[in-house]
Amino acid sequence: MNSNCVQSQTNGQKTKIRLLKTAEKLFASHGFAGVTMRGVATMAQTNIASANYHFGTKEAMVLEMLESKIEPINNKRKQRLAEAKHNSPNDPLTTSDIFRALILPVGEEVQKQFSNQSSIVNIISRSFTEPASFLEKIHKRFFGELSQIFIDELKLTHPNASEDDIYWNFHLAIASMLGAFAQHRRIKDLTQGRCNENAVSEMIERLINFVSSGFEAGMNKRL
Amino acid sequence: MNSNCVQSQTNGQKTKIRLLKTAEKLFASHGFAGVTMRGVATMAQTNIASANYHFGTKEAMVLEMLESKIEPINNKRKQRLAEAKHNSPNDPLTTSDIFRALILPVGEEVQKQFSNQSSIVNIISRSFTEPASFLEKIHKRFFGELSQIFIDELKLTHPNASEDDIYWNFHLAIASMLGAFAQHRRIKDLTQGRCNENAVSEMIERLINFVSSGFEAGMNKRL
DNA sequence: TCTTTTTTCAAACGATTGTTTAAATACTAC
DNA sequence: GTAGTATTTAAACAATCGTTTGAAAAAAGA
Repeated sequence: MNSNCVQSQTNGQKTKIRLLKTAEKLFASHGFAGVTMRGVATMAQTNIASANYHFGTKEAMVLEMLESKIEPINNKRKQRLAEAKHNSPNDPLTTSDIFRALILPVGEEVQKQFSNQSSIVNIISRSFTEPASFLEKIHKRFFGELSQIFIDELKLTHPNASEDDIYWNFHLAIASMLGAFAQHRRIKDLTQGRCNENAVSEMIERLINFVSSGFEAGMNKRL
Repeated sequence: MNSNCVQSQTNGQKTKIRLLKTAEKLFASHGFAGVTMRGVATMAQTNIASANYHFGTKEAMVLEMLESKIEPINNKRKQRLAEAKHNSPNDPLTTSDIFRALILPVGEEVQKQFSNQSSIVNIISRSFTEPASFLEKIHKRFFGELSQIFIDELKLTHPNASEDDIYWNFHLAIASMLGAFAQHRRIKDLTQGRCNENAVSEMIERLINFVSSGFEAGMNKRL
């Protein structure tokens, strides 16, 4: 075992990282069910028992992989929101500012790793199409706190809106974002990568505009 | 074999229907992977080989089940669109009219079978979260023609809009609809049916308003 | 009633799954 | 170098999967 602070960078760590990266690829392209311990171990050029040694179970492995991918994005989201508030300390943010802070960090990540099979978009959209039992763990772990921060900000921007309006339309905006990601993955799958990275940033910009407008149209409207 | 026209209503037909209804429940709550031939046969109180006798393969069984659920809704969608055109033969339809024709038939189906485990919302949302290979078959079979009809109608309503704007924002609207359905299923799963049927119709109305506004905001807008 | 077709059934096949075991190897600290 | 820990490995286990087989049972047609 390592003495106190420094990780003893043995070969085990490298193997663990290879396993996580492989799990990432497989999860992105085939979902939780498509991640098999044998498949991960083989693609990572190690043994199946080694994978179980490092993570204990398949679920623990996938959750650790998800955390490593989602946590940095959530940090960027909070950071971007804080920056926007800092830039206009007196006025409340626009609806578009808020959803831009929520959506753009994903877009940036997509740009980075475009045409990468383990695109974060694939991972996020896969995450929200898993069985409820698995999904509940993901949601509580990665999106509970974040949602509250953004809802609070939307309340400041729409002080006269009812709680119902805020919650319902935030819910619809999230659903649109996830739906757009999922559909984007679908189209990428079906076109076999014949769509380029410009299409991604265009999608992101259009998405921000779409959900911001949809959200505002849902405020204080008698249906 | 039956002589010519009348189906010989033997016990086999009843078994086939029981199998389809069971496949429906299982697919709605656990997706394609969650539908097992053994599970379907057992829940339908018959034998696994019987299921293979009636459908040949698992995929054929699920596709036949999907067709029986989706086709009536698509017919309602076309019918509602035609009615709207008939009611205002001179003016083009509003964006909201068009998306109402697309979304409301789903809502009506949800009302019918609320708190039913095999809710059509679950089925549709599951259908769009399956592996690409299976999904492509579904899409071509059930949504190719329908999409074109609605896109053509949106072009009439927005004669000055570019093809790009129409296609992108229709794509986002579809993604939002599917995302909202998928999230609705998720919430129903997580709350174990503690949300009522009023919430469904409210969601549908808010959704129509949300995507119509989002779509219109995306027309002729320089981003 | 007898023949023919349709339908059901128990049983097995071959493949794959997540997980465990126990021995072998690589690494670290003394 | 040696002791002790960390890691990797091949092999097996128990469970489940979709599909197939061949014979029994049910239904239909004559």
